[in-house]
Amino acid sequence: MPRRVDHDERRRELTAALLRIASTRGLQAVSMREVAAEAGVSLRVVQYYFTDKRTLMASGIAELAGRLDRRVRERAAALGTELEPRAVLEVVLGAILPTDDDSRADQLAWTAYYAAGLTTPADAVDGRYAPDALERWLTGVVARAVEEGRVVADADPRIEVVSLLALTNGLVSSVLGQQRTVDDAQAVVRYRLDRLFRPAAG
Amino acid sequence: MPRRVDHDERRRELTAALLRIASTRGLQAVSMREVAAEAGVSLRVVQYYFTDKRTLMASGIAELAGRLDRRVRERAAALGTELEPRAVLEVVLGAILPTDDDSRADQLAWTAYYAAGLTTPADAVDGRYAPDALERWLTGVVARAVEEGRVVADADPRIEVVSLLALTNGLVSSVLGQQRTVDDAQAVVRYRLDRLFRPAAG
DNA sequence: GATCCTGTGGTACGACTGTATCCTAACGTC
DNA sequence: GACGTTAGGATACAGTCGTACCACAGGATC
Repeated sequence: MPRRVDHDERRRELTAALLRIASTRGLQAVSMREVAAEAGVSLRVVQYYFTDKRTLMASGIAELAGRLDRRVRERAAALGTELEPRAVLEVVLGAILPTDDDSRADQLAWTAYYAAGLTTPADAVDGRYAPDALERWLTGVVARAVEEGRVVADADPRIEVVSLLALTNGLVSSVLGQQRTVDDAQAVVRYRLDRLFRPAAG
Repeated sequence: MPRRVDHDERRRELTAALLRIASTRGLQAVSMREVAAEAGVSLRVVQYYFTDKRTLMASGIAELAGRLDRRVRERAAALGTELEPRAVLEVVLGAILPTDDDSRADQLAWTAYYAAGLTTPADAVDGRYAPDALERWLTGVVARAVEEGRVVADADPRIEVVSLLALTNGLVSSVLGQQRTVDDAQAVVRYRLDRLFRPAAG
């Protein structure tokens, strides 16, 4: 059996199996044996490529952070270099919402990790989905819109962005909990953007 | 030993112990033995008052739902019968934010239960913190404010309330994750209310 | 061709889990 | 005072967990 093996590739497969379990049966159902079974390999293989369970779990959150970040970045890049500030916000916030099965699964796993990290700061969220970087970028976008008079003049760019991100976060929760559809959530985001982006008033 | 015992009282103590564990070490750390140890009783006692683990866990989420609901209701009642719509919103939304250690602990436990329920709908959130009832009530408050001209005329009461609740929910997450202080979160809520409640424009 | 390293199967160990069972001390009821 | 019920102590059992260890087959290297 022992061909020469691409370790990174193998780890990716195992991590994907882990995330599949986490998003369907929860982080609690993730054991080394379950990951092995989901990936169709023996327990020993999981042990071999991730010595610890801690290492395995860490790989899961890292992959997840990468995926979510990639989703936002790709959509942002897809809309060209210079688009209206409003379109930027709509696309970026829309990229956070769980619009298809894949992003829904990732958001479920993400939520599980986040909740676990709240009470077990050990394996807490590291990459953290770079909310600060995102927040700063969008704040710049809104600030520019204010200068150009496309937004109510007395709007505070930072707080507007913070509240938009928190709103989106809250909507993600309710969509995952099936108290709301994605379409409803998107409508709420658009409503907020409509009220923010108009030269006249607040 | 066997005095006649108040079962409800005993169950409350055990449930409190469960929630203490859940809010500090996570739902994963909740076992029958741990609850017994936290409450200072033997395993048998936990078995006696909650036959199942399912029953025990269900008691936790029920107590939690009651506490959160009570918090909102108490604060709402404390501000008299007829206060400004804006004050109602500020108080109610403020009651959701984790402002002291107790409410923070409860929100942590709540988040843990919520996340668990997303992937294990079996013991899902039942009472659900009655978000629909809250949503309807606040929508009525905002609708009244619109009629009285205290709010921008073209505001949609329902979507305004939905977005305020989702925003608050998102802020709770970020406060629990210590990416933001409670004061910051309250400031964001006040900012949003400031912009909603002014006769002039949106 | 001998040797070393890499990848994997199999299995075992101790800790912990939920649950079940047996036993008994103190009470209410008669 | 006898007796059934209540409240709980103690222990056992089967299962699962992370981890450790042994064995070994197949390439790479010399």
